[in-house]
Amino acid sequence: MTFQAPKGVPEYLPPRSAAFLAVRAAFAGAATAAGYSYIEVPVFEDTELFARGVGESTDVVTKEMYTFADRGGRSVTLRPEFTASVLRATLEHGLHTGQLPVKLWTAGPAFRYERPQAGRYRQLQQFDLEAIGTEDPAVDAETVAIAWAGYQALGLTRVRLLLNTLGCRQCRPAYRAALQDFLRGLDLDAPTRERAEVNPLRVLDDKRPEVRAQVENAPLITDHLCASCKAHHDRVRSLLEDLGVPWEDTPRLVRGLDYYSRTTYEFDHPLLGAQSAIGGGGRYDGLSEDIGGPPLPGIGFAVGVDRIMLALEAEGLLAETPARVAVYGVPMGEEAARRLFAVVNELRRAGVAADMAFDGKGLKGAMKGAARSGAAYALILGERDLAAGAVQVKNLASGEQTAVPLAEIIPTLQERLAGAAMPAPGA
RNA sequence: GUGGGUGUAGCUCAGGUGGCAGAGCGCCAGGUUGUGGUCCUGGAUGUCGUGGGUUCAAGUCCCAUCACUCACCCCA
Repeated sequence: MTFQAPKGVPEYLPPRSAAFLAVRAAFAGAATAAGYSYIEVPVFEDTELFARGVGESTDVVTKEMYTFADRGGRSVTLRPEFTASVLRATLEHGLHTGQLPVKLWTAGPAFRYERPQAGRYRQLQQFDLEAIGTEDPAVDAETVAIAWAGYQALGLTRVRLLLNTLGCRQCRPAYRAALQDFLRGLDLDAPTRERAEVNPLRVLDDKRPEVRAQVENAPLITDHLCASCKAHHDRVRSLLEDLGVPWEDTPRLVRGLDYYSRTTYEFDHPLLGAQSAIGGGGRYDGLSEDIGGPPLPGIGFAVGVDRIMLALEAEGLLAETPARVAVYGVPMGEEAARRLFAVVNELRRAGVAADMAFDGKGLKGAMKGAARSGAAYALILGERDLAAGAVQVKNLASGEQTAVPLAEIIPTLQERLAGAAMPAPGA
C-alpha cells in the first residue's frame, strides 16, 4: 500500500455506493417535483465570498477553510457550504431579475478542515436546495417538506425535525443583548465567554452538561420576537401541520452560520452518535446584501449525504446487495465469447442490463460470476449450442434451463424479464 | 485545536509471562474435461503501520512518529 486517501475523506465502494446515488436521487426527485432546477456551481470560490457570506465569527471561516493561493496569486477557498455559491451565481447571472422565487438545487462535496470523527469529514457530501427571492412562509414550509420527503423516500423512520426561529434585524438585537446579560452572569470558561460576546446564541447549543445546566433558564428568542417574526413563525408551523410533517419546537436550536434569520431547522437522527444532524436549513434574508447584492430574501437547506448513509445503515436499510445486471453471459471457447459479446451488447441497446465473463474464464468460474452479478438469467453458449444455433437460457433462481434460438434471444429475454423486477441504475 | 482507544493477510480479528506468522470470511484451483448459489479438498497473499532502542532472540518490552478511530469543540 503506497498511497492512501487524504485524511477525513470517505469513499463509497460497490455495492454500498449504489445507496449513495440513491440518497441524492431521493432528494433530487423531491426537489424536481416541487419545481426546483439543477444548478452547477464551482467547487472553489474567491475566499472573500465565504468570509463575508458564511460569517467572520464562525468557526467554519476562522479555522476550517481550505484556503490557498492559486498560480495567479488569488486567494481561493474550497467551498465549505453551498448557499454562498448558489446566491453568488444567482446574482452574477441575474437569475433574480426574472420571476421570483428562483428555485435551485445542487449537490456535491464541500470541504472543512476539521478533526474527523464518526459522521464528520473533511470532504463532506451534501445535497443543497435554495429558494431565493421570497419571504412567503409557505416556501419555508415547502423546503422543510421537500427534505422530509427525501428522508421518507429513503425509508428512514427515525428522523426528527427540530424547528426554531432566530428573529430578524428588528427583534434579534434586543434578544441578543438580553441573552448576553444573562450569559455574563454565568461561570463559563474563557472560550465560551468569548463566544458569548461574538455569537451568544451558539452558547445555547453547547453540549457540555455543566454549560447546559447553566443555560437552562436563559431567555429564549421565542419570547422576544417582533410581531412579524412571530406571525411568520406561526404560519410556518401551521402549514407544516397542514402537510402532516411532524416537528419539535426547539427554542435553543441555533445554526452555526451567521447568515441565518427567522426560520431555522435541523433534521436529527437519534442512532448516529455525536454528529447526529443529518440536515439543516433556514432563512438568510440578509445574506444577499452581505455579499454585495440587493435586498433579496431566501431560504434553503443542506442535507449531509454521508450522515444519511450512516443513518440508513443504523436503520438496517443498507443490507441488500442490489443486482448489477439482469442477464449474464457464460461463454465456453473463443468463438462463443465473440458471439456472446455481441448478444450482450444487443441486450444493452435494448435496455436490458447485461454483463458476461471475460478472460477466457472456465465454465465454473463464469457461472460464479453469473451468480454474483445478481442476474436473473445466465446465457450459456458452447460448441454444441453454436452448432445448433441456440443459447442455453438458465433461470438462476430456479435452475431451470431451456435452449433458445440465437435469433430470438433478445425478444425472449425481454419477455421473460418483463414481469420480474429489473435492477434500476442507482437503486 | 484538546483528550481516549486501536494499528497483524483483500475484510473481521486471534496471537498470557519475548522463542519458526495464525483462524474465519473472501479470492483462485480441483472434486464435477458443459453448469452457479450448498458441500468437500487443496492453494496464493504479510516490510506484523513506520523509525529507533533493549535483548542471543521483539508481532510481543521501551521511546518516538504516522495513520485510523471515538469523544470534546464545531457542524451536514
